[in-house]
Amino acid sequence: MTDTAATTRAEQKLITRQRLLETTIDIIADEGFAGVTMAKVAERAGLSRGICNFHFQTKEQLMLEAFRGLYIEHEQTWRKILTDDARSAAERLSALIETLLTPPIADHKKVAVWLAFWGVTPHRQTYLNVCTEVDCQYEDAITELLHELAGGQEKLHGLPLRSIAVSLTALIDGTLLQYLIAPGRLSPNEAIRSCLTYLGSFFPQFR
Amino acid sequence: MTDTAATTRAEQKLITRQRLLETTIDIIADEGFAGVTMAKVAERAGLSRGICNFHFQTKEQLMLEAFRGLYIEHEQTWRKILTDDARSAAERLSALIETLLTPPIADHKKVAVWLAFWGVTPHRQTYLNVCTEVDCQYEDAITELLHELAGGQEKLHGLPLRSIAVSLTALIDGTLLQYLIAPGRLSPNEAIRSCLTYLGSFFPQFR
DNA sequence: TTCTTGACTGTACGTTCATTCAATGATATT
DNA sequence: AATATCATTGAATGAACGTACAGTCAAGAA
Repeated sequence: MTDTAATTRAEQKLITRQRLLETTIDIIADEGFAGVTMAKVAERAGLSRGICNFHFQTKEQLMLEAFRGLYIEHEQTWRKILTDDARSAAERLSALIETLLTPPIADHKKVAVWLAFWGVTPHRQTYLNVCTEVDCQYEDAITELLHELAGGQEKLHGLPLRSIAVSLTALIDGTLLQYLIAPGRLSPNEAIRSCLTYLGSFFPQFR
Repeated sequence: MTDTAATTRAEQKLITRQRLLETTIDIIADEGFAGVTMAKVAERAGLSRGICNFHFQTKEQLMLEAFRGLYIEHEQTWRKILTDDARSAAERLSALIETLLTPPIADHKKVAVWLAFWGVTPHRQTYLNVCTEVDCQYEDAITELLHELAGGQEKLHGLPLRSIAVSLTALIDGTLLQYLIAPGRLSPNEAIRSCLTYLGSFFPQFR
């Protein structure tokens, strides 16, 4: 089962491992968190039953790694946008909002996977740790942009810039949640406009 | 086991049924969605193993009824606030936001239960139906208030009032989500102020 | 008081699932 | 070419769970 001419065993192992993680996400997307079975992951990956326990000691480990992978992928997305030197701070924020609220990021299946994990997060400290780790950096990055926009002000409308950043995150994540549990009642364009209006109440640049 | 002097069998049955539903919610709050077991619900309710299948044909039924109960309880909360004739439209909206974003509504366990159900919703049409049923009325009620505030305008900042209502819901629900997955990084007071600022960008009454 | 109904009990069954482990065969090393 | 290493296999194991059902006992009717 050689993919191409040259794949060493170590490489092949990593490939298999990665494949199992992706398959796990696929199953969550299709059938939800409870649909994940070690055997099902292996079968859908085209491998044998025991393979999951070989690469990941426990199911818990497999799920956790899959969750972490999701965050890492997401981190690459926002980091790319927020550090784009060709754009102004305001442009970067707008681009971020637009990207996060339209496909392929705001895809039904993808958001369903996030939601499935979030639903479990309050009861597993390990999951919460993953969230905290990445989200803090995310908020740092946004807060820094807000600083550039605020022109020296530490607070706006009595709110610290960091709180505005968290609230913006809440609005974006909440919108994705609405996409799922209230499908079709808010279009991406409207959602984006709404977010920008929110920012506009703090920063005139967005009016 | 007579609660008071007079409980007929029919009443007792309803009490037991209700007790099972509440116990189900308690277990979700403590251990998450996956922690729910028919036997565990019965035991924690102080009843025997088979009782859940007696009152609810399947586990699915039990969970669905528990979810519906959650929405009904929630509906009573917002309806009480939104139809308070003693207050103006703006005051009602403020009161709603304040109520939803502070304890006892914005309680860690309660929100965790909502999130647990939402996490499953995209994969179960029956759950989604429950959401849609109540949420539409919720949005209707808020949209109507916004109409009163808008003074005849159908759109503000290019957004239909209904979309503003959905976005406000997104902001509130997203904030609750942040309470869980980013604990302590946004205080209730800041969250409320943030929501009011958002409304202020559409309606000067809130500035 | 006697009979009947039905809420509730608790055992038993069949299924599903995570995990283990001895066997296998491909790859790397000598 | 022979051997050692190691990723992978797939059957086996045991635990956990939902559901079914025959039995129990007290409440209400006659």
